[in-house]
Amino acid sequence: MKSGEAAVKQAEEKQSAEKPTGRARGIDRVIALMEHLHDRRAPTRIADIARDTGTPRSTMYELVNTLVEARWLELRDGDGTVYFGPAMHYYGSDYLDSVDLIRKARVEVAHIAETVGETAQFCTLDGDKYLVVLNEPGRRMFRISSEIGIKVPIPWTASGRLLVDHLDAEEIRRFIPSEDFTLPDGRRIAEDEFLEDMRRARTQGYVRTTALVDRFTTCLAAPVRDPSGRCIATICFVVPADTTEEAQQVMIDTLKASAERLSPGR
Amino acid sequence: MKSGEAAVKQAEEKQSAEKPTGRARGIDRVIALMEHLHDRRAPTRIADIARDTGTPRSTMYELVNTLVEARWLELRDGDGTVYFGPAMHYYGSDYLDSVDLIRKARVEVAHIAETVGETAQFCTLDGDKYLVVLNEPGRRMFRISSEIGIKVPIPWTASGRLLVDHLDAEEIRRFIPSEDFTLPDGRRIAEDEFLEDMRRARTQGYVRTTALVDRFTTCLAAPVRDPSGRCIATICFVVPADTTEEAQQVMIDTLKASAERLSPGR
DNA sequence: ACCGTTTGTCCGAAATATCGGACGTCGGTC
DNA sequence: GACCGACGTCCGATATTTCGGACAAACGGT
Repeated sequence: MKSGEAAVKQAEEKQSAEKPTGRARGIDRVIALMEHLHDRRAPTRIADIARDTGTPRSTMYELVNTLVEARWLELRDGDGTVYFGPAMHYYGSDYLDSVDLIRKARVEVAHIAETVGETAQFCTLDGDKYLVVLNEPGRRMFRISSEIGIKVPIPWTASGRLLVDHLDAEEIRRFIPSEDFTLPDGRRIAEDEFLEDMRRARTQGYVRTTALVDRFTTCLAAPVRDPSGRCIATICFVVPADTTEEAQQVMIDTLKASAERLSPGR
Repeated sequence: MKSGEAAVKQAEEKQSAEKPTGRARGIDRVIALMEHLHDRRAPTRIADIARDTGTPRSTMYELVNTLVEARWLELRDGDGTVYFGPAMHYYGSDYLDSVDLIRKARVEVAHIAETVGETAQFCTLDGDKYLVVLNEPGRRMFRISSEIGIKVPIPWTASGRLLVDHLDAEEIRRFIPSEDFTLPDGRRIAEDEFLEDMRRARTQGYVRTTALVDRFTTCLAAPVRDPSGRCIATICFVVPADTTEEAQQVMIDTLKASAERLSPGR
């Protein structure tokens, strides 16, 4: 019951929506299993995975055994929990190396995180959500948890203001779900305020947001644009809100230079 | 027919060894598919994957569609090739973050690659093979191809001489397959030469090899040891063989310091 | 224009993988 | 020491997924 309620409901919805019958293919069970682990972001007991994904216990044990053998999963700790295994890392690395822009972004992100010493990220859109693709922690050792692969509402982020800047007011309204303008603490971002942020960002060539999802954090982001000028990704810093203005200006210049280098055909 | 011969044979062996019957579970087909993509390290046409893994064409199409939908795979280019998709990266990142030593090693490898400007790696054993876990390309832009997740015979590497240094001569002979002492160019490494390398490495606290698998490359490696003194991983540089001795000494000191920081309980 | 090859989809049959439930163990609690 | 819940394994039945082959479309070389 520790993380149950919502997940169970979700699983049941999934089951009724996608599977009128109780029986499913192993591969679909495995996909649900991996997605569940990614959402939980923690080693999880097999029985819990089975319950939360709506998979029969005996089936889940069978599948987990197969996946552990393939190194897709690993048994952890000795208590009966499982989590992702090394094979996922290998396949993920292959993916990163196979995408030209990401491969270049890795170099930039690593470089600016090291030289500036702050957490740097490379972000894109995934559907109507914002997504961190690369994250390099910087020298500060706090906030270890990577948000890689976690989808976030566009208005919650600095980068989001750049990633949709090819849309007009009406398109924005249709593209971004209305509820995404509500921050985790319940505050709501006014749409015209968001549009104004976008306008300023376009002229300035960067975005700064402070205390948006987190009261003590400032985000600085610069756009990576394709030859047509459309923002296809962003590169950004995540820094404490009390960072001096001079330091932030240096970071902004750094970001702009990196973003320019990453923009294809320029 | 372009990459067929050996792969077909391999697939048939696999089929006869693991599957007396023609029919297999979807999940096993998927595992074979992913392994095949990892071995090829390139976007591959569906029909080729089917042939080389011994999977019926219709089955492979069905599975690929499912996996593309889950973002495990991606259709590439517009020609009918597929390769790993973003989900693999997310799951791989979760794995890296979940393993304490690897998470720390990422910081070290990124740091020394950036400051020294040469390719740095973090390596371990996987069974009786050597394995690159982390690879940070350094400033030189040559040799982009990452070897992450590729298994290599232990004697071909500098790190290998550290990773087995808890074994005596007899144990080495039993642990490392005899054919692994033959280099890719056909030369053979004498066993006592290998043992002498190990001995020297243990006293010096690092290994240097030159022109081992590649005539123009030098590898420098330092051991990460557990509290009992056993080498559980290595951190290393891959540099041009004509790098000056002074520069190499700096790198060796850098590696030793990093390896020390990574060694648990010290 | 012709023909051989490759691609992707569709279908029915049957081999079998999934499922539910039972069973033995283990550890903690009262 | 008896009870309870969770863990992991095993087994037989059947609903279903895999498989082979057929087919149309696209391609490309001659």
